[in-house]
Amino acid sequence: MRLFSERGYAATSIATIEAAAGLSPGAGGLYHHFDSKQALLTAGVERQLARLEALRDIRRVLVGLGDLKAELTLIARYVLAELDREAELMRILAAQARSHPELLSGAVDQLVSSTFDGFASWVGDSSGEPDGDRAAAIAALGLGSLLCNRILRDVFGAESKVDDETLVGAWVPMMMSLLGGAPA
Amino acid sequence: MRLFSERGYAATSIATIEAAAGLSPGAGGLYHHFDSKQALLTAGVERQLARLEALRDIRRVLVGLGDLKAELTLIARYVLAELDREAELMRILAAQARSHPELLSGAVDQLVSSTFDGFASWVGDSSGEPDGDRAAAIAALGLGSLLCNRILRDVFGAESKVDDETLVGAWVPMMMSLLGGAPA
Amino acid sequence: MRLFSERGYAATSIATIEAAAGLSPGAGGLYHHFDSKQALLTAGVERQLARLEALRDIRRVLVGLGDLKAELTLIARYVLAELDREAELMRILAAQARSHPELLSGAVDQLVSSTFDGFASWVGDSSGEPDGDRAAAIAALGLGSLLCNRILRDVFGAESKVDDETLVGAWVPMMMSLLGGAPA
Amino acid sequence: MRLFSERGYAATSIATIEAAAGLSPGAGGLYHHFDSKQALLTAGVERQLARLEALRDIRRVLVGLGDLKAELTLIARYVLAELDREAELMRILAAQARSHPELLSGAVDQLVSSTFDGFASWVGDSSGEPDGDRAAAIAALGLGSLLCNRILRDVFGAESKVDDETLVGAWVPMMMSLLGGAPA
DNA sequence: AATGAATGAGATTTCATTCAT
DNA sequence: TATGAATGAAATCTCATTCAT
Repeated sequence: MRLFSERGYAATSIATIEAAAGLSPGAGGLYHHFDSKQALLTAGVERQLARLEALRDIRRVLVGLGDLKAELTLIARYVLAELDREAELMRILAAQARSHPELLSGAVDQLVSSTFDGFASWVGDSSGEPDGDRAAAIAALGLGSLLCNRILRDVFGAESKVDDETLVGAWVPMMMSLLGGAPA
Repeated sequence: MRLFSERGYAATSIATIEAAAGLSPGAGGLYHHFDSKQALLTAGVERQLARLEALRDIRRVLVGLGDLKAELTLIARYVLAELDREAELMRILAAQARSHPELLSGAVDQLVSSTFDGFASWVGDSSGEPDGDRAAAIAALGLGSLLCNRILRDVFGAESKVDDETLVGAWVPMMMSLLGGAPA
Repeated sequence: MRLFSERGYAATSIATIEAAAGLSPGAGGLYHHFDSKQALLTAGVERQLARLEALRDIRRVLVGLGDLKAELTLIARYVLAELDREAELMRILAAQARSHPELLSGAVDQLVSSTFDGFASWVGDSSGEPDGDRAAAIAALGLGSLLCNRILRDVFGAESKVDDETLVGAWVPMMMSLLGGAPA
Repeated sequence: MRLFSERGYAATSIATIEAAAGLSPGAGGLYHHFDSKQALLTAGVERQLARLEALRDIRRVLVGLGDLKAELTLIARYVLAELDREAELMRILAAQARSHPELLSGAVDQLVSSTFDGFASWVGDSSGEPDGDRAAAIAALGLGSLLCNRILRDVFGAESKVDDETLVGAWVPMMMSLLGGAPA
């Protein structure tokens, strides 16, 4: 997964992977463990996803601190930390999702959609907001603003000019206004 | 650029490109126009970037409508529209920026950094905010939340569940609160 | 011819030749002057050979100085000078004679055989030697020892450790003994 | 090495070599054994050179038969025989030494220089000659006259008109006179 | 389970040559 | 006469995959 995320799927040869795994390169030893290069990618993505239950069950972290500000701060830090753990997977999906949709669209869905949905439902509960679309929009903006920071850094290689504390420090009140400033 | 953005750089063969350009595939006719496959990518990215002055000069759009709400709505729509025009470039950069940094890090910088910087300086002016770091954080969150929507859709292939109008409708008050004055 | 002699026939592209001739490379302008790459080589070799009458007519230089020692010194210097003028041709023949015999064996013959034959007949006349085979052997040794010096330098790139004067200084008495020491 | 010496390096394709080696042509099987076409040439030349200790140790053959005439006859036959064994290498060096000096100048040096130097030192010992330059010139003429015979035949494809026995028969007295004592 | 060796397919690139302009 | 553009053929080299050992 590291190699795929660094060089891209097509540009990573089986021989390179074998060498990195301590097998003799080009000898095909990898095929005793995986059926094909695609199967290796699939298995890698699935292993990564399995570890990811955490982020999907974002709601569990969010259970009643009572204090909304504290709760939001916790959420922000937690989301950023989770994204850091999944940087490799993110890079792989960013590079290959469109060229190998049959292998990866499930992973994208599991990773992205369910996280956004979970967050949206929390938004719905935490605000008075009864409008599902608006809750989804708030979730998209809130999670998206954090996610974008990591994507720019880990996928595009553009080092962020804002440090995490400042980012979180601006994000929390932003979310509070999104949640609290219920429209008329 | 279309082929690169759809299949990835490594997975797009010169023969395919030649065929798409009306040359006979595999005959190397492309080499009368570009020195190498890399040179083709570089030239393509540069052409795309040249067209991009627009987004970089984001500040020009932002010159005093007077009404902050109207201004923000305009900004949001404009940013989304620009990102749609640059979807191909974005996909290419997302997939290749880390594996070909020598070719692309300049492009990422020009595209991302300057846009964020321009927006941050507008944020500094529009809000009373004298703290440059905070202005940068607000810009990162604000632009990032819109950008993420497009990245998820165009790079990861995850269709958004929020339509643009709803997104903009939530973004504008969010930015108003970020810009300091709690919304009316 | 310079390019062929430096890089070899196969490794010299028409485009390179065109560029060196002031035509635009790859445009095929050369084909207004020569029918094919082979025809160019043939024409070049023939032009070089035309200039070569001189060496072939080696006997003309050898007409009666009377003094054998002076005559031999003259011969040696003349042969070395001629070989220097034909270094390019020699390199081309050395590299291509075996792979393009149909084009070049005529040239080799004209250059080598006739020179050796001419010298052999002079040897026959100058010495009392009536044995044609022995005269040919003496010619082969005499000319060969000079020729080898130039071949090693110009074809193999092995700089000679013996300067021309010393070489000639040893060659002249050697030839005198070959010519004079008629066997019993 | 046979193919290179017959057709030239550039004109011998990897596919041809593979076919000649019993591999399927064009499949790149050769690259499991050599890193590149150049590496193959280098390895071939080196293997040939390893066998060549013999000719380099020319002095060993020259150890005191006592009878100079017998000794010289032996030398001549030995040199011609060695050159015949190295005809392939000679052709390759003749064709490629100037276009691939980085690969081959070492080989030329090892082959030519050391042989000539070895012979020169024997000449110095055998004649009374104390002048190193003159000994070198005598060696150059003596070895060169034999070498040239083989180069003309094997490199230029010009069949010699003198048979080996006649050649040696003329060479031996020539060397005896060069070595100083006018022949008996 | 691992490897040396092989291979069909295909990648990028070069090139002699042609041709309309 | 010169050139921009094109192309069939072929070159070097890579690679996913297979297989006997």
